[in-house]
Amino acid sequence: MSETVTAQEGVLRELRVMIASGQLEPGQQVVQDALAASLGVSRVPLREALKVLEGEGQVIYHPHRGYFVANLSVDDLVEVYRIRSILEDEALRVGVPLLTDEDIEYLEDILSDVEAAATSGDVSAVTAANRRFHFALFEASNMPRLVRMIRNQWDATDAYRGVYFAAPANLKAMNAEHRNMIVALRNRDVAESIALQAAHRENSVAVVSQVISKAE
Amino acid sequence: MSETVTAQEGVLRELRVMIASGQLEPGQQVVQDALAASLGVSRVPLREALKVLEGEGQVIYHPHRGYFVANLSVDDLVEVYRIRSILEDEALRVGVPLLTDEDIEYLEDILSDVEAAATSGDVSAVTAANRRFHFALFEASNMPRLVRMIRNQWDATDAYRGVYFAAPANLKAMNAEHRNMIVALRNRDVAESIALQAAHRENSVAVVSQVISKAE
DNA sequence: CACATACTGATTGTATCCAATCTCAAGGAT
DNA sequence: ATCCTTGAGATTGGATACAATCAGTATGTG
Repeated sequence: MSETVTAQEGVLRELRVMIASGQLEPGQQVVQDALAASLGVSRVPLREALKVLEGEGQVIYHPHRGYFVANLSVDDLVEVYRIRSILEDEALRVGVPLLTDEDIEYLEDILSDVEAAATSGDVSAVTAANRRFHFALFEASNMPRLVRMIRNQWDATDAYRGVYFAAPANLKAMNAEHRNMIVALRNRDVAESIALQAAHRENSVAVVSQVISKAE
Repeated sequence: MSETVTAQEGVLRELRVMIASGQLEPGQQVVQDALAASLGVSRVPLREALKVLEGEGQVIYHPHRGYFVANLSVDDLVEVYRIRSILEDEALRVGVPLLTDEDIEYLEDILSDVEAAATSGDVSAVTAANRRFHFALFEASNMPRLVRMIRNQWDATDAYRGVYFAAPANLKAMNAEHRNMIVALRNRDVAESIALQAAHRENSVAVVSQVISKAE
């Protein structure tokens, strides 16, 4: 059961999915009346959800003209990933030394989920579990604001990342990286875990930048 | 002339001032009906402005209970400043080598404003000019998203920083720091400028943490 | 033909109204 | 006395209605 306390909360989730899945295409105007109707709500909660997405950089707002799905340039992409780097580095620098053995076990459990999803070829399950893995790790930093900022950076490129996990070769590489990461975490090796996280990020940026430059 | 295109834009500015000035106290509930009336608008644009502030961490939202002005704990404060550090370091690391001579002249002009305001004892003018100085410097990075994130961190502690510039000794110290910063920038000395910025931050965190721990 | 102007439909911005939910106090049961 | 229930008042959540603004087209003018 999805525990939606307010309509706008549910709208927000649906909008995120629509953007990440490309159902709302980058650059496209968000016509509030139509979208609200299709979501079965009025424009009021929709507009509040859009304000949240604006703050995250997922949509751009022009007064009296409306909201438009963000359309990242290559320069934007470079900036997003550079910011992601420094935020993630910090999360690991702080968090890795704080990891308990139970934390690492938990991370391994999630990793099993990732691999199971990969084996069964369920791309969206892989995406979700992969995300759970990394954010569980980031959360070890006990820095909720930092984690939220990292999440925003991930979200910012969601619309362009859809294809990554589709290729079996990528999946295999990712699994290997994750296993190496677990080893580094067991050793509480901050430098190594940062390096591995960076490598992981590089794969992502490569895919996304291809998608973006093709579109430009 | 304040060029306000939409009501919510003006409301947002006013709310920021009210929070930074303590007119809306940390922890206090934001009663929408009363506040909207006092601002001369309906609740709709007010609520959208509050959503923006929520995204910045300036207010906390509880569904069906409303918005409350953020009340930072010492832990929160530590996190905010740690995040500020890594973001500002990055902005300088990227920006300082890109500074043109004209940029530096411009920064010196702003510095004159700061000092003039300090001499005349206009605290709010000092605050504003000081902010202009630092953000003009950050913007040299050409990383608008990064600059926005830094701005959010500054805003997060505005409600607690009010007293800092009141003490003449602090003003003097700040001016000296700024002048040292200009020297470092002329030399395009990244490490030194980062160190000076860190020192500047330390002064701020000291004041704010005093205010917060007194309140706790 | 180029350019400015006025109009029209579409879309956003805001006010108002009512429903849903929460808080808190009073009363009753154990 | 403690805990649970119930209700009233206050406050938020959302739908609707209307005003303000914009984009694009048609019309007029040089």
